[in-house]
Amino acid sequence: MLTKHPEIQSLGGKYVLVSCLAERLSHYVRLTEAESLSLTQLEDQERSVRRGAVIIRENEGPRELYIVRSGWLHSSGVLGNGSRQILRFHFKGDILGLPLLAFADSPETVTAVTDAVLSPFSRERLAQIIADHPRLGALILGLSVAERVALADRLASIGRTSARARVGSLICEIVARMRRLGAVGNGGYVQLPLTQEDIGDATGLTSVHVNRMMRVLVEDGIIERNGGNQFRLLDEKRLVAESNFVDRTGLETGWLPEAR
Amino acid sequence: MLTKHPEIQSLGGKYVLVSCLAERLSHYVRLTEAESLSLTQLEDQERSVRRGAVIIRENEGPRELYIVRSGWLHSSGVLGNGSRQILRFHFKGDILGLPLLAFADSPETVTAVTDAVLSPFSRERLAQIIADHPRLGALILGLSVAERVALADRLASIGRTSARARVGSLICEIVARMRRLGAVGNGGYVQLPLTQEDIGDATGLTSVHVNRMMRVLVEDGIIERNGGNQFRLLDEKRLVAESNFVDRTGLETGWLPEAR
DNA sequence: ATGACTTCTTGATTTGGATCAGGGATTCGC
DNA sequence: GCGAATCCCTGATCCAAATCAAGAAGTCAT
Repeated sequence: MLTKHPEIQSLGGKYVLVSCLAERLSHYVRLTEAESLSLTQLEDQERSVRRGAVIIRENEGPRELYIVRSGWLHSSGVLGNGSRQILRFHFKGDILGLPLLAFADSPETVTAVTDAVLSPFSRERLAQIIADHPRLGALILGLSVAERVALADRLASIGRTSARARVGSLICEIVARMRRLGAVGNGGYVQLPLTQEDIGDATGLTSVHVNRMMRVLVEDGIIERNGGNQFRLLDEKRLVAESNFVDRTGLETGWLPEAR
Repeated sequence: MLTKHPEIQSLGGKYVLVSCLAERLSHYVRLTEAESLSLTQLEDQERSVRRGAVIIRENEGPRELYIVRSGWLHSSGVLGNGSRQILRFHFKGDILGLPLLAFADSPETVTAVTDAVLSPFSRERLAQIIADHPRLGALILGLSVAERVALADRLASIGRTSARARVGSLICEIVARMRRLGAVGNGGYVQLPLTQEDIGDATGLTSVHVNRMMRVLVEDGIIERNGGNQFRLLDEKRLVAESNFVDRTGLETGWLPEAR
């Protein structure tokens, strides 16, 4: 099965299946072979979804989590008044459906922003990995905590900063995460497949006001837009400063238990 | 050492140290003796702190996490403009300092709202517990995910609802958590040692506006205030509905690995 | 008990962002 | 290649919550 998988790489003379999660984690720690293998098996399935598809639906009890192999997605919640809050964007190597580890019914809807490829897996397989490799369990705990902190950062941004700073910090966050994925093109252009309504739903603003904020950021020479849905962050220092953005794409691993 | 600890209980004929975290987790799963013992040892130290004390300071690299034994605390972040966002209130059985598992420097400040008693422990001891008892690791992952979801709920509340609903949902959350702790007195009175400025910093409002919202909630017969810092939720159904509050104090445990 | 802080409360005014409205540009499905 | 959606953009108006101001009540330290 391994050799038939579409994403095969030659590594150290052996053929291994590439796991997006393993790849991400290996930026932070050196995984053992056994750990790598377990993570790779977690991603032995693959499912393509179309732009706009709903992967996990609020208040339903899905049976699977997913690892993102490619594409953009977001988690959101819909309130009684019909408005939507986008909670988090998800990129390659992110885990979708973590709330399933705490609640039977999903508190969030996960939607594909672009066409995307996902690897579904069951909670039970994750439980097996945690049991077999406690260090991976601790790492996943770290990822979960990092997401908690990212939500806290956005909470502070929405609760206590201006519309301009909210849009600014979202832009900074996207650039920082794209950079870590190596997805910032030559010339610094970054793909941005979001509508202004998406950005508004993520920052607690209306699309009308997002439009105005984008315009002033362009006028002030902080960002540049490029017809197609791409943009370039011209004055990152200034935007980071005025938006109170803190890059937290790293992951502390000094405390982890020994690999088994 | 066990027998000298201030909080000793007779249980099944044996003397055991009471662990607040173990007590909390045992609401969700039946812990094995070995698991209980490990958690109890995690809380073998005790530190009293005064109202207003700062336990963990933003941007510093503390060495310890804490379990709350008693008292109210909160995590907050201070932005460049000097304003403060309270991210989360912490009660008995909560773990303080989880962000340390992902970042060397704390992204948050933890402050005691009331006098409090904490049990400090090191990341390494937590790592040991995860290695020895993967199921406890998975449970702590569940707690971390639950906190992530709670922050997402507040994010949606602040991003997409009115001032009245933001205050309302905070009240609902506090009542739900106090109830789970058995801290709702006879007659339904709940302690609320927060200033209106605290409530504002948690909901993204000014203290002036919090005051007005509290007044209309009282006028509408939804809550009742009682001179001292106590209140009673008279019409919970209505407040839950109008504030889009969802009680997520449960914890899904069906997926956990076997206890070892 | 006394003075110094906090905290609460309420009124008056201002303002940042929402809402309403409409035209233009793209993209998509057939 | 054409019609129909989306999505983007901008002006005019409105409103919810911020800000400013100031007095009352409560709490704390000595």
